[in-house]
Formats: sequence, C-alpha cells, structure tokens
Amino acid sequence: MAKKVTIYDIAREAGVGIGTVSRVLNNNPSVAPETRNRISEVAKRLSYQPHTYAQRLARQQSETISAVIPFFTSYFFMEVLRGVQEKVSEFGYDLVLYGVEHADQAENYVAKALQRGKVDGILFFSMKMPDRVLSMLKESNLPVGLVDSVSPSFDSISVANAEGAYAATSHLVELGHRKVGMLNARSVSTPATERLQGFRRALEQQGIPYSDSLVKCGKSTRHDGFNRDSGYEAMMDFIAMGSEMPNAFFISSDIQAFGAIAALNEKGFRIPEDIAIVGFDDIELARLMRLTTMRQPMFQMGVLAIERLVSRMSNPDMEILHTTFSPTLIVRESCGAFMSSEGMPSTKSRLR
Amino acid sequence: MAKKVTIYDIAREAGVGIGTVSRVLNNNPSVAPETRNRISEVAKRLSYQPHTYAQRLARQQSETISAVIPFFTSYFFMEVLRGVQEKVSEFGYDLVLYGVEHADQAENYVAKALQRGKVDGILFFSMKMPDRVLSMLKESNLPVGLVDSVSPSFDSISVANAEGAYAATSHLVELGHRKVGMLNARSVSTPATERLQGFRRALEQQGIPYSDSLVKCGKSTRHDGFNRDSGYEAMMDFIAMGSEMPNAFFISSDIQAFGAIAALNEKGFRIPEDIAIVGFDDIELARLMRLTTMRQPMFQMGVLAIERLVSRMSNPDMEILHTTFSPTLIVRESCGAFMSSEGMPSTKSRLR
DNA sequence: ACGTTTTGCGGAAACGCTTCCAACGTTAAA
DNA sequence: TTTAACGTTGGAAGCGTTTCCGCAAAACGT
Repeated sequence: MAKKVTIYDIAREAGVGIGTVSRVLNNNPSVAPETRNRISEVAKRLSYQPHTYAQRLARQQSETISAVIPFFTSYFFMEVLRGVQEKVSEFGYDLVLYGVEHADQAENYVAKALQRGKVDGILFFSMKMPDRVLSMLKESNLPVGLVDSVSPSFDSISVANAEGAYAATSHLVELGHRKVGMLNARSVSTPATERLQGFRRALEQQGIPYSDSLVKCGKSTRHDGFNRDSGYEAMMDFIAMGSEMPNAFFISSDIQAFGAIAALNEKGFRIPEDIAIVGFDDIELARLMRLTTMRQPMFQMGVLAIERLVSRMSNPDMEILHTTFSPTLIVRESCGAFMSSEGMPSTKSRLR
Repeated sequence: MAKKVTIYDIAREAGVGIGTVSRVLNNNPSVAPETRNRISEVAKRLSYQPHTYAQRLARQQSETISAVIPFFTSYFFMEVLRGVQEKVSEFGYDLVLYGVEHADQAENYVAKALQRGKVDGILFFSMKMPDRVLSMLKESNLPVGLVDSVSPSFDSISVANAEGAYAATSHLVELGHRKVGMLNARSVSTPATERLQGFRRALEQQGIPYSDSLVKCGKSTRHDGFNRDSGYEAMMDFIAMGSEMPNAFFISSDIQAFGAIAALNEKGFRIPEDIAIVGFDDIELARLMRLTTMRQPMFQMGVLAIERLVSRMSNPDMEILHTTFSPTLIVRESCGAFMSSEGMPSTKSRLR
C-alpha cells in the first residue's frame, strides 16, 4: 500500500496544527493566505490523499449515490445507466450499483442503506415496491428518486407507457391492419401492464374488439419477460393460431421483437410483407434491424434522474417533481409503412 | 434519517461492554454462548445496522472492488460486467464503476484509488496503461486484475485475439476464398492489433500475399472503432475498390459486421452468395442475424476476473496467473459454409 | 489446597478526519 | 488608553468501529 500520509504529517511538516490543515484542505476561508500556501504546497509535495472513509465518518455523509436496478444487463438499463454514470461523476459522487432480482431484495437493501451515512441518495429503477418499504423510505428522509416507476411521495422520471403503446398500436391500425396482436412482457412489471392498457385503448378507440387471445407473453421470465426468448415463444404461440393469427403486432420491447422476428423467419413469414411489427425502446439494434419502434430517451432519463436527485439532496424541501417523457414513434421498415406508402417493399429490408 | 443505533446502545441494553458486542457481531468465538445470544437478540430488536464507513476505517479495508472500464455501454463489456456483478455480490463486496474515456483518465483515477482503504481491489478493462501507471500500481501492492489486456506483473484474463483472427480467416480461406480482407478497429486498441496479426499470419500460412490495402478501418472513433458506423464506413471503402474488392471479410467485431452488412445491402451485395463474412465476439444479436463469428466467453471472463481478484486479495503472494481463453468459431450463415457444403443457400438467411 | 491455565469480558486506544471552542495577537472603535 | 471585535490558530472531542491489553473468575493440574 502506498504509505499513508495523514493530515498530521502535513501539520508537522508545515509547522501548524491539524485544524488548520483541515481548513486548508476544505477551502475554509479563515486561514491566512500565506499559511494556506505553505500548507497546500506541503500537501502536494507529500502527495497527500484524504482518506475517504474517515472523511465520511467525520462528516456524517457518504458522497455516494446508489442505484438499485433489477437487471442492469438489459439494453434499456444500460442506456439509462450511461446517463446516470455521466452525471454522477460530473457531480463528484461515487456510484454504487445494486443488482437485485425482485422488489423484496430491494427491501433488504433499503434497510442497509438507511443507516445514516451509508448513501446520500438512492435511485430505484423500475421497481414496484410494497407500501411498507415506501413509507420506511419516506420517514427515513433519505433523498430518493424513482426511474421508470411512480409514487406520489418521491420524485420520479418515467415514460408514458400507455400513451406510447397507444401510439404504436394506432400506427399499425392506421396502416390498415385490423387484426393486431400484442406481445407483452410479464404483468408483474408495471410498464408491461401500462403498455397493455394503451394497446387496449387504441383498439377500442378504433372500434376493434379486444380479446385476451390478442395478447401473449412467452414463458421466459428473465428480465420480467423483456427478453428475446419470451418474444420468440410468444410469437410461436401466435403462429400456432393458424388463420386466426393477427398480421400486425405491437411488441412491448425491441428485444422481444427480435425474438419474434426470429420465430417469424423460421416459419417463413416475411416482414413487413406478411406481418407488420412495431417495438418499444429504440435500442441501438433497432436501428440496425430497421425496426419501427417507440423511442424512449433513455440516456436523458438517466441524466435527469441524477440532476433531480442531487438537487433534492441539497434542498430536501423542494417540492416533489414528476417528469414523464413521451415516447416518440420512429418509423422504419418493420411496420410496412414505406411499403404501403410507396407502393412497394423497400429493397433494403434487413428483416428476414 | 433513521435514528442511529450504535454498539454502545446495544452494550448498554444488554449490560455488557462494547468489545463484547463487537465480538458477537463479528462472530469472534471467544464469547460465552449465553452472552452471545442475549446480545444478538438485542441487536435484532434495535435493528442495528453497522456503520460501514466506521468499520472500514477501523478495519483499514473497504470491502469494495472497483472496475475501470473504457465504455461500459458496449455489448462486449455489458456481457462481461454481468459476470462481474454476479460474483461481486456473491462475495459480498461493493462494486464501484468508473467509466473512463482514455487511459490517462484511468491514471487519474488510480491516484485516487491508491489511498489506502479506498478500494480493496481494482479491475482494469481493455486498458493499455503507460508503464508509469503500471509501476505505481505495482508498488502500491493493491490487488489488480486485468481483463482483456495483459501485463507481466498482474493477473490477467484475456482472449487469444491473434489465434481467433487466425481461425476466422483460415475458415474463410478453407471455404475457397482467396481474396479476403479485414475490417479492423483502431490500432490504439490492443485487441485490434492482435487480431490484425492473426489475420496476416493466416494469410501468409495459406500462401496468400498480404497487402495493406486488404485491411481498412472506418473513421468513427467511438469505442476505439468497435462500432457500427466504423464497419459501415470501412465496407464502403472496400466497395469503392470495385473489382479489386475482396469477396470475403474477417471483421474484428460483430457490431462492425452489422454496419458492414448494412453497407453491403445498400449496394446490392448478397450475403453470403456474393460476400462472405465472419465477425468476432458473438454478441446476442449475432445469433439472430445468423452471423458466423468467433465466440468469446464474456460472461465467464467476468466471473473469473472476480474470482481471481478475490483470491489475490486474500492471498497477495499468490503467483501471478494469466488466463487466455481461446475464442471458438461459431459457424452460422454469413460465411457461406452451409451454402458451399450443402450446395445451396439456406432459405432462412436473415442477412439481407 | 494452591499454583497455573483458560475462558470471558471490559474498555482504552486507534483509525483519519471535521468541527467546535478557547486563546492569541491585532486592529478598530470609543 | 481602554475595550471590543476580529482574524487566525491549535488542538480536543467526536464520528462508530475493531482490536489489543489486562483482569477476574473459572477450570485445571498436582
């Protein structure tokens, strides 16, 4: 280990008291300029590095923000995390990541985090937490931010899931499709249920009868069903419907859409000629695959989440803010929009 | 904030000294069973939570592992990080992520990290670090692990890049191609230069003359050239060669391959009928796109990296270990192997 | 019955820092 | 000239643990 240099060493070397050294290090104004210089110089010469944990213990705060995330390995979270990471280091905080499988694990973590000084703020991602935990959090007075979920008592950043699903579905219907289905994720996920609502509403609004047989979810439970296999399985189920099968699908995430496309390809369906598809998220691969989808400003959500959290940390009485982003429809080729508008299929399709 | 409960509270409540409380909390055997029970009970009743920073200060260690990563938003790193995350939490450590743009930023961070007690171990990902930093690290005695790069003085986990490139290129040649080119990433990246070596060696071994015009790299510098646009640009450059253009390509990452495929499609080339391609990495999408590629065991590398680091932390004098994974060739459709072996192109191709 | 270990335990010291308080020398105000 | 106020400074106290030292009581040996 690098030999420790403490403020005592500096104090001795500079012929002052430790209090003065500390004041210099913390830019406390009440130090004579001359003394300040001398101390700064000694500190640099000894290449002093403060002991973070000692500081945190003494200051009673952690300079740490932690993010509790269900599965930080999904494309969606990765993208949001990029924004988070960028801002966190800009503000000079540490980022501690906690990957959890379910909300109850989060609860477990909350208990640990609540000890004063462990973290200065927490961000929860896509977690529907039990009321008990929520109120624990609330009375703890710890700054908390919610991303991709909402609760009245905390700041939140979210996406208008229902609205997005509504737009996606409507787009399909406007393209002339009457038999449109949905591939959803698991209903334990709030975004999934919200997207289902949007889907239903769009159908009803367009005078198309809704039926439960119109929405399917694969059996793969990883990432709450937001995964490729789930999409593959659900689409296979649809294909098994035979002539009853819808010919247009709103799919609740791009990654599921890719699974669905694989299933479709395997069974000889062409996209968009035979089947139209619109996804959700607009992950990088969606552009590559020419997938029509609803874009969520993931990076930006991460950035905003930290900005909001930091301002709440410095001003706890700030009024609670809820920000909802509206996803925007990105029309590419998988929905067949170009085909119908231009009268012929695009020659550039990468979808089969 | 949750009202603080300290070991003093427990001691008072249980009618013992703080030393005993601490011993119970740390499972130190020299406490009478009866006393131990009483204390545990009180601790639970008061829902005591140790103050992490105080512990770390007293114990002189941090229970934290940090990972320094160039761009933790690329598919390759995401996958590796999954493995890292899994193991880290299994061992009960905290994971602190540092995203950096270049090695010099890492240096900056190293200085901070070196202060005793800040972190117990560091993992560096894909970073070619200046010797000065390396020796700083070395003499600091901090446990260090290298992933995707190698240095004699530290444990490392890497992939046989040259070997992989060799295998990929050879596969192309064995399929009958004589004009084979390479799309590389930027030469600042060590994996990129190693893969180039493998490519050259394969050519030479097969009696095919190498020429610099056979390898190109796009202008996009993000992720050191391991990005989609770079692949697109490089392939466009190749296409501009006209009749001189190779008809088979080894591409140094899957993501670049997708860009290249886009370029090819745009210009009307068919894959694999006109152009054969093999990529590198085997990211999830490669399977979807039926891309022939060299698989790196990314998740496993992450797992191993942490296991190795943790064992070094507990046993600093352990002999230095270098593990090299050999990438394996995953034959799918983009190389045309099925076409040539089965005499006809696959009907399921998703590559155009 | 008397040393001698062993076992269990209390609490001071240490970890490295921040912060508060007292004290000093100066300078301004009266 | 006296007093009050100010600008600086030193260092003790405190943050919540762990750990070491030493002591008492209990267990052991003979």
